[in-house]
Amino acid sequence: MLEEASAELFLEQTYAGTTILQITRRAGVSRATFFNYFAAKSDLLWVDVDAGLAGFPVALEECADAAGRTQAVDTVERALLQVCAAFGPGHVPWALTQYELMGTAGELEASALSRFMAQASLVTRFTGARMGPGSELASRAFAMAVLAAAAAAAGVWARTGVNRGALATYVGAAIAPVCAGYRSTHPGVDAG
Amino acid sequence: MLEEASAELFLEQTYAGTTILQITRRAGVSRATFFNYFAAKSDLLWVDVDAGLAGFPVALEECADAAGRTQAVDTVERALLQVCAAFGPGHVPWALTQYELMGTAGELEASALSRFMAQASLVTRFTGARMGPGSELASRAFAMAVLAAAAAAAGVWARTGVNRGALATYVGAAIAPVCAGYRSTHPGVDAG
DNA sequence: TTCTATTTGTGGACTGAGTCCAACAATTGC
DNA sequence: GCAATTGTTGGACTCAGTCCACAAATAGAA
Repeated sequence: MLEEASAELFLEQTYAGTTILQITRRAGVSRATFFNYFAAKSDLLWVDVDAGLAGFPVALEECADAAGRTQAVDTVERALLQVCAAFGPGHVPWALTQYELMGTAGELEASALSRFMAQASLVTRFTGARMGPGSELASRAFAMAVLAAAAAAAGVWARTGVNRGALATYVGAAIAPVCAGYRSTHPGVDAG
Repeated sequence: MLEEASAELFLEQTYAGTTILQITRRAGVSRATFFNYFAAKSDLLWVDVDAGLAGFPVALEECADAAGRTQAVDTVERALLQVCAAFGPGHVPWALTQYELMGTAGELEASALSRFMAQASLVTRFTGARMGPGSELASRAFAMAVLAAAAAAAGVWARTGVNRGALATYVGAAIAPVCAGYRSTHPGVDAG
């Protein structure tokens, strides 16, 4: 209910130009109610992304089971693409469009980084558990690098016009070199 | 002058627990004056980092000139390590310590991402100019991936105890696989 | 020295996000 | 019918960041 109101207002006035009060007024509720449904104004930008990201841990486990003796790097790569498959050319998340639209908007960047780091911790734990001890640096670096590449791809994808195609295509191309690099540098780790 | 006051207060109360008013009071100036010297409270966390980062464009050009016919990827790698050389085990920037200390602090994350993206744009332009047209995705993905790996390394470095050694060691290990991956996947681009 | 002009500091008012809380429906369960 | 839970509301509050008009202070020229 609040999502629809905010979507309208973001189109009319952009994210930064819209206040929580305006959103709640249009939705016919009070300002206080807003925070019963969203912890922050910026959460509105991420509903789609968060929904997709919610499937990432699951996809990670699935891919780990499915893949026989492939490396953890491959598992992450596959799980990432699986999550991206949910995003076709149609619905670009608000977060991406608004980011291109107004670059530096404080809250947007804060919310983006917090989500990024959450996923990074997930991947770090996953690969860290599958590489020996003393691999914190490699795990964390790989996690953040591969997710950054994916984020870069999402940005390019969003910037591209209507015929942008599927997100997974972009992400696949972007993360492949990163995965290749870590595969050859830290070889022979099973995912099972 | 404000830096010293803030450094004291951050130690006593952490970043999030310190208000601009407290900082300016201890420094003996008014709150309004604060914004004559810093655009945001979070800038205080980044003085060291920003100083180091200021040398990055320069290092990039230097490395591009020095290296004969190496790839743009190698140039970026070398320039990055050159910038990191400024950070020994002694002074860890506030941004890193406070990030470990209180994870998600809004302003901190926003300021971190804005800096990250600024450097990413820099690297994207650099490599993009040296790879043909139609390489936006690769350039951007490499830029963000290599910087994310470097950031991950900085985080691990900061988390490590007093005998952490030089930052460049960590960053070198973290970004090498990323560079290797992009070197082999997008070969043969000169840096000159 | 005296008169400007530019900088630098200051107070204060303002917006807007986010927090907290106490009061008040509305719903469910008995 | 009466609780207990849950959702909603208004309002007060803190703090970051913006804006502006005004008051030193300072520099440079006469």
